[in-house]
Amino acid sequence: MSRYNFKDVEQKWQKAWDEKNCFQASEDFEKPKCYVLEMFPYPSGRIHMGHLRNYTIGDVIARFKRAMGFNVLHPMGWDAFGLPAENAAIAAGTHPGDWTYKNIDAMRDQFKPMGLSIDWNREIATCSPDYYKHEQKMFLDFLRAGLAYRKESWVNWDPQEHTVLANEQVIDGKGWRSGVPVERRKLNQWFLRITHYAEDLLEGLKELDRWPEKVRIMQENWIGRSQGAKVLFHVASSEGTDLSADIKDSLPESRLEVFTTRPDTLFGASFCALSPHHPVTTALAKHDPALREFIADCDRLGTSEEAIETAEKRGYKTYLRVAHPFIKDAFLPLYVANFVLMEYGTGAIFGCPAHDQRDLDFARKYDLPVQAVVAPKEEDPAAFTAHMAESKEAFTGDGLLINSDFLNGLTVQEAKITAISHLESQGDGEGRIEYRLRDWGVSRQRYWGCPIPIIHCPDCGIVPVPDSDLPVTLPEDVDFSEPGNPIARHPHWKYVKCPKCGKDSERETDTFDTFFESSWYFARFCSPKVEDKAFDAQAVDYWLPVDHYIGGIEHAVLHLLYSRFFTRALRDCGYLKISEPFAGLFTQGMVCHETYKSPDGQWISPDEIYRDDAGQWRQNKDDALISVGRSEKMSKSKKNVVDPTYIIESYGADASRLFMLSDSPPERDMEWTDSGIDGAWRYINRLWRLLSEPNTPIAEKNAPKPESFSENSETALKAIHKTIAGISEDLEKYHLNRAVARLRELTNSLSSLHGKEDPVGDGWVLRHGFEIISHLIAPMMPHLGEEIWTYLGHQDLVAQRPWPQADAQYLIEDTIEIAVQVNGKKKTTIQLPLDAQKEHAESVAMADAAIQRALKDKNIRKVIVVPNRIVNIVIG
RNA sequence: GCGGACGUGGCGGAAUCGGUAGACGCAGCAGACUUAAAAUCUGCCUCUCGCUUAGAGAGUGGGGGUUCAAGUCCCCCCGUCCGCACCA
Repeated sequence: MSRYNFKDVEQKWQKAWDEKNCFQASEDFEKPKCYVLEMFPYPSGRIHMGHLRNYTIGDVIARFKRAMGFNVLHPMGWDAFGLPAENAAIAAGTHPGDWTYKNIDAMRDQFKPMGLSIDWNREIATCSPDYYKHEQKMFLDFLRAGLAYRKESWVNWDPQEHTVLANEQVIDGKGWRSGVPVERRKLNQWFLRITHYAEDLLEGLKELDRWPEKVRIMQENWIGRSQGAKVLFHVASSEGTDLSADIKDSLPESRLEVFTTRPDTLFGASFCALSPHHPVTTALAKHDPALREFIADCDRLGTSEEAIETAEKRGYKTYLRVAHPFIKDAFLPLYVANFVLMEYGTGAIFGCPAHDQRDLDFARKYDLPVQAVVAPKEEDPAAFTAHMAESKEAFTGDGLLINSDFLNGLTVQEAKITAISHLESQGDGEGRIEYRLRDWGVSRQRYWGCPIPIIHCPDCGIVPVPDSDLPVTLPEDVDFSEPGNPIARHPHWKYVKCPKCGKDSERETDTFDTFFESSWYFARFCSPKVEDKAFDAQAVDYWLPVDHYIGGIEHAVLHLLYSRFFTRALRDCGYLKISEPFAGLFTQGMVCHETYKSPDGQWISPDEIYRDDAGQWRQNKDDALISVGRSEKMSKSKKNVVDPTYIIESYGADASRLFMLSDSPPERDMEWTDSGIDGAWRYINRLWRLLSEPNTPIAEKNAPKPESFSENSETALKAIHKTIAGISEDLEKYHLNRAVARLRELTNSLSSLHGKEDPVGDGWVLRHGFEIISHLIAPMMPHLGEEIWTYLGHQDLVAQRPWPQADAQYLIEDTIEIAVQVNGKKKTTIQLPLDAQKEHAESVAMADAAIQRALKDKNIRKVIVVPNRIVNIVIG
């Protein structure tokens, strides 16, 4: 008996799996398949605890499904384009490519000791031209299909990273990576028409029943569908004079287009308002210095949360007015207002103060009429109208229409429909659905990304690079000594002849947003080696969709939405047949750790401190007391990180994996503790000791099964089979912490067998138990599983063996213990045969001493017996 | 403001077709082994009262309700966390 030597053991089995190609996905497309994928890592250079957790969870699922008989695809790749590589190039003078590939090698070396069941033959790196040439082709197909377009537009400019950000990458008005407030800039940008699929993306969410509700709701909110109407208002000047030419030009048919979700409230409208960036505003501002000043004021206001919260609703009254569509000769004043966004709807609104809080605030400030048009059912219309005329709170509830001519008496819902049909018959508008979702801007002014395969010709304009000239590869010789995009100033890379007319032209120097690569990599894994096309049709049809996609919640709207869009776009371009890339999604929690601060308020790392005899935390260098802060996500800035590689080297992969799976449910945040990893290591040793102890009476390999067992060994035998059934269910449901608890219970149960009363039975049950355990722990602790199996005299690999089946005869107990309650309070428990008659249960309960005591001198009103569950005696 | 999740011992968490609350582990305490320590093993470990035996009572954020029976279902409140946010 010796301490479990994880170093030798883990290396040995990793080599064995490798030599037998245990994890290579089979090309047999007849077998039932299971595609297990963790979100692929960015090659930062070092793995972190989040990776350890992510890949451990995924590996449990992959190994379990493989044992269940599925043909499992479990690949690994690298999300290899991105800014850190360029920043490293700027800081250290290395080439981004060298930096990236070096990091990939380093991280692969750190992943391998984890013992993951990955098919490394399918490894891909997205920065390789073999990969990105296919996405250049995809982009050109999107362009042909009208799913990609170029337009000049206001963009989110990150002044620190010198590049544009997508809306999804702006958090609280700041860049998602830099944290610097974004600026507005007008640039020519490539967009992907994700809005074309807004409805489909929303609809599709309903089918994703193996996605967390939370993620579905987040995507639903992000797409932000609102049903309403487009209303066209005739515009006139207040004095009745003709409109100037430039205003007319900015208005189609001299009419102002407004989007509303409340066409039912049109009779309560008291003003219209334009965005400061509306074309009409721009036209008016040309001749109006005061308006120009107002617009500049609006632009100065930040887009941050606090700024919006505290910002006053301000308006600038123009000399224009609009005609009410339903009331003859009635006009509404036209304002420019700071709260109207050009990005949403039509950039213009009508205001109905009585039924919208923001409109009411605005009306009170500028002294505009407040006319109630919806009243709660029980209210008197006249009284309610009078009340609303003075109210400071808008009424947004349901009710019946009042003061609204032909809409009077209708419900809000009916009034919406009626108002829209009136608008349509008058030609003044129509029903319309708006989405919050914007098209995806994919141009980035950076080097380390996939070049956009476009040539700008002075005569022909935008010319796609011919398919035969793909890939457009990045130039190797680039200079990072100046800020900005080095390919834009490369001496010759961008100068080419126009493929159409042969004239001197320039290449597009922008590269794709790196979310482009991660939007289709899961499909590339199905056939990573095909060169002439992105994927083999038969392979993607077989493997996709991904059955288990595992990663952090932070991609709920970014990567996961883009991938869903991309899959639809690829479907429509004939690349594949499915619409949804990920049938099952699992979002894991973060790995957290306590935080520590030294007396001078600096963050300090866990390995700079120790615990003194009194249990106080002190700093190593000067024994100063330190303050312990709350547990937070591991991050370099807070110095509360623990290096997984160090942990694997000290405790082994199995112990590290076990700790990742113990205690906390995988979807919840977990806390890293030293005692936790110690506990996992102790369990492994305990199990190994139990197995290898000389006085553990394990039966010989082919010992026959005894005819009968002692009560103890019978109990243990039942425990074994209940554990098989329990863990199988737990793994299906991602209840990994419970599966670990069950393993420990079974271990405890086996450790009570000493072979003293029933040497033959105990010995047989122990062997059986360890053989089963070797299989049950294999998804979580694969090396230990193999080692136990081999120790028991077997030659083959657990990794290639089927999952054990629970024997039904051991799942049933013939005696059960149930509780006896008096008035719903448990008084005692009794033993009963399974499925005992009610009368029998009642008489056993009544005979119990504790029940007798509780019932003394009391009236029994009734007795409730639920077979195999409970006896409840009601006294009065 | 809108949307969502969560709240159980000192801690992580079990238990949700309503039916024995606290599985499993961590920390802690006591003991065994040891010259000693580590490791290991055994026992205790929700709270209160109690002759510390027997037992009794309370208890799953707070309050109310449904029920023979509520951590679990319903209503109201409190708290924590997350997402979105001038979206017309």
